[in-house]
Amino acid sequence: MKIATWNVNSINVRIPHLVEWARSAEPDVICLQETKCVDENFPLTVINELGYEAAFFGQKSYNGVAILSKFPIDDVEKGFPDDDDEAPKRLIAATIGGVRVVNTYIPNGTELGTDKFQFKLDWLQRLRRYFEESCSKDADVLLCGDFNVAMDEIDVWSVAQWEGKLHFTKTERAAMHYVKQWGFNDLFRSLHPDSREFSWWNYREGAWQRDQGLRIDYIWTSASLAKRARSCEIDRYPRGLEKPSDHAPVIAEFA
DNA sequence: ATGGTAGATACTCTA
Repeated sequence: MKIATWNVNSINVRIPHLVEWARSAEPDVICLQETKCVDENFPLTVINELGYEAAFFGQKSYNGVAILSKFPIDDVEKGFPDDDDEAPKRLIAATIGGVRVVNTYIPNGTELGTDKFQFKLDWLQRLRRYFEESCSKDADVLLCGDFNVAMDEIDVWSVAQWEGKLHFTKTERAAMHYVKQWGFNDLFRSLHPDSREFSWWNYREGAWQRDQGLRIDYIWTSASLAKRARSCEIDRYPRGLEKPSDHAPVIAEFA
């Protein structure tokens, strides 16, 4: 089974790239973030024609997550259990082939010291609590998505440039590490201990052309699922297309 | 210190 994660930065703008990439990479499951469309406007017909079922949870203009799958999608959960109707739509979970897939678009944080930055840290606390309350550590659990945090020095193009900046502050990294300590394994890093590869490049400053990026998109697995992992790669190809998302997909294969 | 780009919406916000 192949499972992928991709922040598409508007699913309706990115449909041509999504279709082309899905046909060539052939993932069984695709977790999407920043779909930026309400559920009535979700391009379900195109997705179905591509061979996928879909569960989606979107809102106007911002955020929005979806899970596409070639296999049946069961036990869909949208948002945290204690979210109200106003909560940003950043989490969708489902069981596919016995794997509990949790797809997240972790808050950006906007700027250090703002309410939105605090919201990001609080959201990560709630994410850890969510796993404690809803998942068993012995189960096959997969957490993926746009985490908006680079975990280690090898995950940023320049430590000097990023130290203490949004996405790479000690507080964000500690909060993310606390989520990881629930029992997760960073699949790309486990399989590629020394690879400095990125999954996001700013649209500005020629970041893509200079390969000045960050690794902020992840596939994390529980211990039992990690044992079945065969590969985990970042596919840079779609980032080089015309009018790309600023993120590249990450794809993992399991036995 | 500033502004550089992109997307959705409605003349600005979020990233």
